[in-house]
Amino acid sequence: MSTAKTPPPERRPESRPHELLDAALRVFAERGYRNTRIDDVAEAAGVTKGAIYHYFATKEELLLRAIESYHDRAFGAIDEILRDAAGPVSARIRLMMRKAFGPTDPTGQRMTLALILQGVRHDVPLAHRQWLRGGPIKGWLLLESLIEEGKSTGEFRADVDAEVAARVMIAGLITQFVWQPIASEIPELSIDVDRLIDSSVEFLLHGLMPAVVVAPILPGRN
Amino acid sequence: MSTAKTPPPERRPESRPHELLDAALRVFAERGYRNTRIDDVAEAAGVTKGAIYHYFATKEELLLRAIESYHDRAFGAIDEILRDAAGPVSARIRLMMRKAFGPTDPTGQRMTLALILQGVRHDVPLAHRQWLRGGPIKGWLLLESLIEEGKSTGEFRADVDAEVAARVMIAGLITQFVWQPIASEIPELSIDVDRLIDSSVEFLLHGLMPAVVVAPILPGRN
DNA sequence: ACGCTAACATACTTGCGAGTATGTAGCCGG
DNA sequence: CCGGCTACATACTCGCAAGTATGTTAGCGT
Repeated sequence: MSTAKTPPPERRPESRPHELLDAALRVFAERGYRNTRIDDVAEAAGVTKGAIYHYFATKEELLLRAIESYHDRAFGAIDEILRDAAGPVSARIRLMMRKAFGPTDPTGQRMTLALILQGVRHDVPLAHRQWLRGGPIKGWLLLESLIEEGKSTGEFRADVDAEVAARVMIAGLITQFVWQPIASEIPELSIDVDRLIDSSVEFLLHGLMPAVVVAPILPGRN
Repeated sequence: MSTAKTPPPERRPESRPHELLDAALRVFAERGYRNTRIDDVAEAAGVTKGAIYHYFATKEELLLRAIESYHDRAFGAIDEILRDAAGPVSARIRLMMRKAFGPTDPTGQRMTLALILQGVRHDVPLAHRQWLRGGPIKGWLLLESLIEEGKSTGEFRADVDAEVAARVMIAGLITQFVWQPIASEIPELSIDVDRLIDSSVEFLLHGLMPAVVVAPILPGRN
C-alpha cells in the first residue's frame, strides 16, 4: 500500500504568526468574527487548528493581536506622512484623510478592521474598545487637533465646533466604507470611493472656511 | 397539598405581538442579537419561549418584524413633520435632523435599530439590508433631496456634492450615536448629544452655504 | 355543557464550534 | 546519534442555544 498520506507539515516558526494574523483578518472580514470558525482561519492559512492554538491562547486573543498589528502599520504610515508635511493646515488635512482612507490593507480592501470590529461590540467588547481607542478615536483626535491649529492661525473660522466636525466626518467616512462591500447587492449604496474621499474633504474644508471669503461687489442678479 | 404552582398564563393575543417586538428590541440592543437567547426575550416580555415561537417562526423573523415596526413609526414622524413644514430649506433640514436623531425609541435610547443592526451584517444579512434600505439610505436620500432643492433655489452653493455630504453626515451621526452607550467605559467617547446634533447641523449648513453669505458692503436693511 | 382550537408552557433534541488532549515528526544541543 | 523540546496535526469533549414536540388551560361557538 503506497501510503501517500499528507506530506509532513512545514515548520516556519518565524513567519507563521504573521501569516495567521493576516489570514484571520481576511477571513474575519469576509465572514465576520463569530461566523468564522478557527478551522476556517486555519484552512485559509494552510494549517490546522492546532497550529493556531499553538500561537494564540484563544480566538479573542487572535483578534486582539490582529488589531494591534494592523493599527501599528496603518497609523505608522499616517504619522510618517504628517511628520514631514508643512504648509497650510488644509493641505495637511487632505494628506491625512487620503492616507487614512486609502487602501492600507493587507487584505486589499479598505477599512478591514472597521468592517470586522463594528460587528463585535457585544461579542468581544475588549477588542471593540481597543479598536475604538486605537482607530476611530485616535483618528478624530488627530483631525480635531489639525482643525484647532487652523482656527488658531485664522485659516479656519473660529466658531466651528472642531470636535463634532472631526467626529462626524471620521465616523461617517468609516461607516460609508464599511458599507461599500455590500454595494453589489444594494445599488443605492454604491459610490466611487475616490469621489467619496475627495468630496468629503472638500466639503469639510468648505465648512471650516470663514464665511466671508469673497466680497461681492456688484450684485448683478445671480 | 396546596398546589401553589405558577399562576395560569395570561392570554392577550391582541397586544402580545407588539409586546414581544418591543421586548426583543430592548434586549437585542442591550446584549446584541446573537448573544440574546430567545429565552431572554421571553423573560423580558414575561412569557416563555413557546409564546414567541407561537407568533414568530424564527429568531430572524422576530428581528425582521421588529425592524419593520420600528421604521414605520420613526419615518412616519419625520414625514409628518416635513409634510406641513414650509420656509427655507435650511430650516427644514434642521427640523428633519432633530427629529431623526432625537429620542424616537420605544427603548428610550436613540438609534436602537442602528445599534442592533450594525452588528449583524454577517449573521442575518437579510435583516441588515432591510435596515440599510429603510433606515440610513432612506435618510440620506431625503437629506440629499433637501440639499438639491436648496441648490436649485440658490440657498446653497451649486458646486457642493449633495450625495456625499448627505451620506457622510447621516452615517457619521448614526455611528456617533451608536457609540454613545459605551461612553461610560471610554471617556474620550462621551459628548453631549444635543451639542452633537446642533453642531453637526450648523456645520453641515455652513458647508452648504455659498462662500459669499455675508455681503458686508452696503447695509441697506434687507 | 361540550368539544375544538388558540394561546401559551414545558421538556427534549440536535448541531455546531471553541477549547483540549493526545499524537508525531523535525530539529537542536551535547 | 540520541534524547527532548518545538511545531504542528488529529481526535475528542462539552456546553450552549435554536428549534421541536408535546402538554395544558382558556375561551368561544353551538
